[in-house]
Amino acid sequence: MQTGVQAANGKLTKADKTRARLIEVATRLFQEHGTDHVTVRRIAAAAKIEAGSIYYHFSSRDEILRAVLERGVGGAREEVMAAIAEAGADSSALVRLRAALGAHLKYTLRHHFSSRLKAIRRLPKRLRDHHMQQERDYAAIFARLLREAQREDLLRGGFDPSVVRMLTMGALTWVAEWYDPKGPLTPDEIADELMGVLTNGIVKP
Amino acid sequence: MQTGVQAANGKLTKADKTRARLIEVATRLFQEHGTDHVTVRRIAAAAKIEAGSIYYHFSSRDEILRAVLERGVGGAREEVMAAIAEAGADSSALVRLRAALGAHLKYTLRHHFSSRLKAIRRLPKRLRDHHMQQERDYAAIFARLLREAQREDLLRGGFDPSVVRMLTMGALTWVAEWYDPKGPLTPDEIADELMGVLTNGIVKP
DNA sequence: AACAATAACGAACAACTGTTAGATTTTCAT
DNA sequence: ATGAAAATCTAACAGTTGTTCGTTATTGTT
Repeated sequence: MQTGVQAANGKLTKADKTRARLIEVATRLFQEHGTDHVTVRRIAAAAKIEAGSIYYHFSSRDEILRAVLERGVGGAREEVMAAIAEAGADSSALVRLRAALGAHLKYTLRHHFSSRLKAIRRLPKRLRDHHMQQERDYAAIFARLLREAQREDLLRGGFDPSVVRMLTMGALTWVAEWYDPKGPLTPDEIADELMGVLTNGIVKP
Repeated sequence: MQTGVQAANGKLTKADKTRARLIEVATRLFQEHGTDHVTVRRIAAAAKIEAGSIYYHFSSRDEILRAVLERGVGGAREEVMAAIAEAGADSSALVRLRAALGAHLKYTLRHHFSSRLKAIRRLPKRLRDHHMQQERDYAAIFARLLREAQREDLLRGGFDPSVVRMLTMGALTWVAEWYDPKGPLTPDEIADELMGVLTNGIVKP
């Protein structure tokens, strides 16, 4: 196995490219068929190499899954943080929340990265701990935005912020289960709807 | 294999009891470890019979899964409908919606029946079609409540009801992923929070 | 008590799994 | 062009899976 860190000279080695391709197709296959129904042989076939060759790049099947999860959560986190930053530190916490929701949806829907991969309870224990921590960190972004909205005195009282946060994350996560890329809805429109519910509810005042 | 319809005389045959026991333990195991990580041998062991004996009651492993899904969605549907009926046909559609949310959460959390079992896209195609129809029927209950609320002129405009419905179902479904039965929250309290968000949002007027 | 129907056993199966290791090819600096 | 290093191939392995089937035990009716 090799480390995935590219050679010191700027060049991308052949192994770097193969490794990246493996992660790419594995992500798609995991999402499409569920982590358990994807064998190393299928990943290999999709990446146009033989099954045994995978073990030159990854020490085990679990390592592939770990790499996929790492890149997935990490990538989403980066884009969400970028969107928040772009909204501007001086903007309302609600504007930043809307930006975060949109970025999250755009990333997860674009990268086929969603609930399917997040059924973390069934991961091997070693992976699970690390991934759950990553997941908690990610959720903390949204928790922080809610707290800031509260501090800016934008929120009404009488609700449990942590429960609302988890309900929101659930709604968000589940989108990948019903979203149809060929349908009329854009990720941003879904984010608008969700933000609308959070802002006003759906009931007449 | 046998049909599961109990003998004409009121008696429950031994096979009826075994079959029921198999479905029961399979439901728990599927939920606990994920559908894919549960082998027929584990189900058999949990039901205190041998693996081969399962095929006297079910023609295949998929048939067990089908039975579990059938009873799960069917059971939830029954309890939700009952809760709506109990709320009274003359009550506000919002009151009935609140009752439906509570019943759904109580059932799914009590019966360990949740998203884990609902990763329907990865089901064998034959099962998937039937189960997706059942799922659509179930979602239609909530769609109907929203429509009735609209007819009763309780809802503000400016949102897409079908998107809001799916976001709500997502929040609902995902609860089973984070809910801790030993924690302080009751299913009813979660339903209250969700209903609160739907009603008023979380932002100051 | 005897007998047929019912229910469960238990050993075997073929297919598929992740993984290994030695042989083979490709890559690239010299 | 040559040789070493890097990358891939190929065949095999041990274990697990769903399933089958002939045998055995249990049940309920006469």
